[in-house]
Parts: sequence; structure tokens; C-alpha cells
Amino acid sequence: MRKSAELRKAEIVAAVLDLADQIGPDRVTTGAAASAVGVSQAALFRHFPTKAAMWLAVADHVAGELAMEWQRALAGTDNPLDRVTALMAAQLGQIAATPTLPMLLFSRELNVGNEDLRAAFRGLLMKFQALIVAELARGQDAGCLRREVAPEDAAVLLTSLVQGMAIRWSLGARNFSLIGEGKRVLEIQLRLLTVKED
Amino acid sequence: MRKSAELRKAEIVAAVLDLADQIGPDRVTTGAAASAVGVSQAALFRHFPTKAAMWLAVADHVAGELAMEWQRALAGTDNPLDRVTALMAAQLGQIAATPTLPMLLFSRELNVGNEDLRAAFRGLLMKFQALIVAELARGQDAGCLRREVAPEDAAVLLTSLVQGMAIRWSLGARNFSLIGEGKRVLEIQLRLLTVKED
DNA sequence: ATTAAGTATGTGACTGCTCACTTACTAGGT
DNA sequence: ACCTAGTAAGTGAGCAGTCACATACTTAAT
Repeated sequence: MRKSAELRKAEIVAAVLDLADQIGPDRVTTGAAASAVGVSQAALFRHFPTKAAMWLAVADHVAGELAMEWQRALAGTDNPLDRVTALMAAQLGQIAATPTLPMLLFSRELNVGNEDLRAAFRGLLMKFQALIVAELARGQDAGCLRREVAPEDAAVLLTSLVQGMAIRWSLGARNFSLIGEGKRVLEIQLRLLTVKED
Repeated sequence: MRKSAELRKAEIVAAVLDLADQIGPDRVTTGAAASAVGVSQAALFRHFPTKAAMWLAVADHVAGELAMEWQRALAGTDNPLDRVTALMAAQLGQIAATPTLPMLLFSRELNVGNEDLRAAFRGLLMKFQALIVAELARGQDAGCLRREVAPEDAAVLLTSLVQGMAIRWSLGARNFSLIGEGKRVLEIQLRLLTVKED
């Protein structure tokens, strides 16, 4: 079945992500990806010059999805604290929907040679952090966040929380709800960062 | 050169860790490990029935080192807060000395088949967390830690901090001092968890 | 002490497999 | 006619694990 290149590329990217979720990013071979799409292995190389390029396309896709989710999270409210909560929830949600995402950060694919891919993910993390920092700064200005902690440092604490949760989750304690636990612990951390009112 | 099996095993384990630091855990082939030790590739299989068994031995070694460092950290003082600080510093120090450690958590080696290895690392993390929880509980009893945060939850915040720092570091922002930054942010987090005295 | 037997450590050559990527060729759309 | 998306059949490299054989140590009987 012939399809337009654009469509095929999108199909392949989706299949790679799906496969990576199922079997881990490092197990995604060109053959496996191809047969998941339903074409021959050689066909992949019509669309991507190399496997690394394929992963770059995947990273682009993921970056787009994340950016969308972030924007959606920010659209819900104006309250800085709520926006931080929403951003964190969005991040946890994306991780839960794409469990391979944290694994990708340490995969062979990313850490060997493919410096572009690495840079793409570093950029993503920094963008997320910047969003958090901005909201925290607004929160301080609005007087609902402790002034003695710099927004940058508080943001490190919060993003670390996402990463710690992801590790915990992927290390495979079942009956561990990434989103539920994440929300719970996030609330605790936010309470610590919030100005006491009693 | 002939050596005792014990010695050789230790040599191999050390070489594997070293190689993993240099080229990433997934690039450590039996051949590479062997020639790093200075023996033939086949010789590895005199000492380990399979590559997975080799990695298990590495995990055992790492577990031992970590346990030692933890004990040493606890030996320094009786003050719960200081002990938490020392434990965290020890953990960051070990990660800095063995950068492959966080990568190992997500390596193909660990996440494919080798369920034993996975369990070994999960056990390690839980043991660390338990140590932190114990100190935090003592801290609460001594009245220097907020009571409204459960020790288990505070421990999650702290261990997440280690993991977040490790990710930040290994994503390759150079001029990022794992230990220095870690210490700084840890202090901030601890201040939040500490009873206000003013 | 010498030696013979047995065992632990080591080797080079090889097997069978998987993988990314190539090449020569084919069919559908315009 | 021509380009575009596809294919089947390779190619060469890298990998874990095996095997037949060699060489160093240990032990115990002479």
C-alpha cells in the first residue's frame, strides 16, 4: 500500500514510540519498527537516512506533544500555584502515557554518538524548568510563596520530584500510581514552599 | 599470567565498572571487558557462566561499596539532621565516583530479562530510603523536624533530589558540580523540612 | 625430592545469531 | 516518461557463548 511520505513518517514515529514503550527503547530495531508499521525493513531507509535520524524525529514529536500539554496546563488558570500543579501533573501524565520517556534519557540510543538527540532532550527539560521558574517567580510576587527560596532552586526541587517519581515507578514497584503518588507528594512539597498562614 | 579465581573475578568486576563509566553500561561487551583485564574473551566465561551473571557480580560489588559508605556516613555523628546530610553526601559522592550508576538503572542490561539485577538495585534504593526514614523519624522525635510531614514522604523528597541531581548531571551540563549543587539544594530542602525557630 | 595425576585457569578458532544499512529492481501515480 | 514508495536479497560488522586444547598450580604417592 502506497502512502505519502509525510504520513509514513508519522506512522513510523508513532510505531517507534509504541514499540519503545512495550520493549524498551534499546530494543527497537529497524526491523521491528518496520514490521510494526507493516512495511519491509528496507522501506524505513526511504524515510530516514539513518536510525539516529529516526529517533530525532521521535524526539521532535515528543517535544511537540509536551509543549502542547504544557500550554494546555497553563491555559486552565491564572493562579501561579495552580499553574505549577497543572504543569507537574501534565508532566507526570505524559510520562505515564509514554513510560519510555525517562528510559530514553539513559538509553544507549541517546547516550552514544547521537549528541543531537541528547541536546534535544536537555532542551526539553530546561524549557519545562523555565516554565516552572516563571510561575514560581509570579507566585512570590503574589506573596503566596516563601521569599527565602529562589525560584530556580525551588524549581530544581520540583523537577527532581518528577524524576524521582519516574524512577520509582519504572523500577517497577507495581501498585505504585505515578500520578496519584506524584500528586500527593507534590502537595506536600508545595505546602513546604508556601507561606504559612496560621 | 595465572591468577586465583577470586582475584580475577574482582578484577573483572572493577574493569566492567570502569568501562561502563567510560563508554556506558550497554557498550560493555564481553570482549571489551576481557581485553580491559588483559585476558581473552573466552576467559570471562571461566568465571561467570553468562554476561548477566557478570553484571550481578558488579551489582553485588556496588551494593557493598554503598553499604560501606552509608555506614561510614552514619558513624560521624549522632545528630539526625547531620546524619541525613551525611547519607545524602555519601550517595552523591558515590554517584560522582561511579557515574554509570544512574545509567545502570535504565540500561538495557538491567531492563531486559535480568530481573535479578533489577531486584538488586531496587533493594539498594529501598535500603537507602529506609536509612533516611529512620533518621528523619529520630529527628522528629528530637523535635528538630516538622511533624506535619511523614518521614516516608520527606524521604521521598530527599531521594528524589539525589535522582534529579544525577539526571541533571548526566544530561551533561558541564560546569555542573554534582556534589556542590547537591549540597546546596539539599540544604534548602532541609531548611524547609526543619522547624522554624525564629 | 621427584614425579605422576588431577584440577584450575587460560586460549584461539569458531558458531550462530542480530543488526543497520545497501543495492538492484518493481509497481503505482501524474 | 518519470518520479516516488516500495521490495527481496544481500553485506559486513559485532555479539554472546562453545570447544578442543594448552599450560600453570596442587597434591599425594614413591
